[in-house]
This record gives sequence, C-alpha cells and structure tokens, in this order.
Amino acid sequence: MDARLAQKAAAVLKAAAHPIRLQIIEALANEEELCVNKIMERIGCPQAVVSQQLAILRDKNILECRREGTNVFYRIKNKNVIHLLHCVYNHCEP
Amino acid sequence: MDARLAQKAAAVLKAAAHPIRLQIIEALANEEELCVNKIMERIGCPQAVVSQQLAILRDKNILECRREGTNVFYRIKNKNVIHLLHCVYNHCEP
DNA sequence: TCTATATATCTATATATCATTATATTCAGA
DNA sequence: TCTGAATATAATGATATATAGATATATAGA
Repeated sequence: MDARLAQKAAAVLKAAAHPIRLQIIEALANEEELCVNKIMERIGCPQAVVSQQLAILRDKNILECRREGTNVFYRIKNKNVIHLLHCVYNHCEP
Repeated sequence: MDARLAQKAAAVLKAAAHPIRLQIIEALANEEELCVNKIMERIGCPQAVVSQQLAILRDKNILECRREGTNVFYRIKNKNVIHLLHCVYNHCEP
C-alpha cells in the first residue's frame, strides 16, 4: 500500500472511529433513511451532538442528506462503509 | 449496537486510523513477523516514529512482540484486523 | 567493562477533537 | 409577519494526538 492510499484509508477509519458516529452509521445501515430527530431518539444524545457528528460524516463523504420541510433526512452515501462496520464488529466480538 | 460495543469498536478503528499504523499492519499482514528494522525499511520512516506507532498498536492490543537478541519481532495479535484492512481498501478503491 | 546496534521512551510544541452551552438558520402554519 | 419546531453552527475550555528531536535502555560481543 502506498502512502497516498494509506492516507485515504486512515481518513475513512478516522471518520468512523467515534462511538456516536458508529451508532449513527449503524442506524442508517438498518433504516435506509432517517431524520435527525429519529437519530437522536435512537442514540439518545443531545441534538447538538448529533448534528455535529452528522456534519463530520457529511463532510467526510460518508453520509448525504436531503431536506423535506423542516426535516433533514440522512442516508449512507457509500454503502461500502457498512462492510467496514461489520468488520469491526467481528473484530470486537468474533 | 449498544454504547459499550460502539465504544470498543471505535477504539479499534481509532487505533488503526493512522497512515503509518495502517502501513505497519499491512506489512505484518503479508509477512507474519517483522523486526522494527525491517518495518522501518518497508515504510521508509525514522526509527523513533515507527517505535512510537508500534507502542500504540501494542498498547491497543493489535500487535504483540517478542525479543530475540537485540531485535524485537512484531506480529499481528488478532488476525481479524486484516479483514478490517481489506474493508477499508475496498471502500477507498472499490 | 566498553562499544556498537537495535529499540524504546521522553520532552516540547503544535494541532485536533470532544462535550457543552448558547445562538442562528430554515421552514411551516396561524 | 410572528411563532414554534427542526436542524445547524459558533464559541468555549478540557483533553487527546501528532510530530520531531534528543536521550535512554537492552543486548551481544570484544
């Protein structure tokens, strides 16, 4: 693996490497699409925190979103990240 | 996924989420066992840097090592991390 | 014991991340 | 246009991480 790919791969891992971001990704892996409200409910943490983490995942190109009225619906952009999720789980609880 | 598992999974991702650490893991995925010297050669960066990153990977329980004379040989402890590696690659270059 | 080699640790500085709180934006409906 | 609901951003302080350079430790062999 050349340094450039390592850089890129590290960035993806880093984007996922946070408990709340992982839980968000998992929720969206199961549900296809969820608004911020629902994500908050699922994960049980304050709105600002969820929005911040969503912004990071959006910025890193892992999630995308669309607005519908006052709601903003998030979904996974690159489905490969779901495999990544399973890999970590298997690592942790084989 | 409960918060506890998310915590654990995030810790693993975080440990891997660094270009040099990724390159170290990859080198060991191919070679089974390598001393610090060889790892330096492969990756092409200073000894102190490699040792620092090795210490982190050791601490996070991803690598283990044994000493043989003046050399210290490192190897991957939980092979599942290799799958993780492949997952990130596929994510980056599908 | 002295030296060379291999590896590990320490220190300092810069930078990034985290959670919290407060505030801003966007939109729908009265 | 005003209000409330949903979401986003900003500002803060605390903590963690990165990176580089200097130094320390461990071991083998003379």
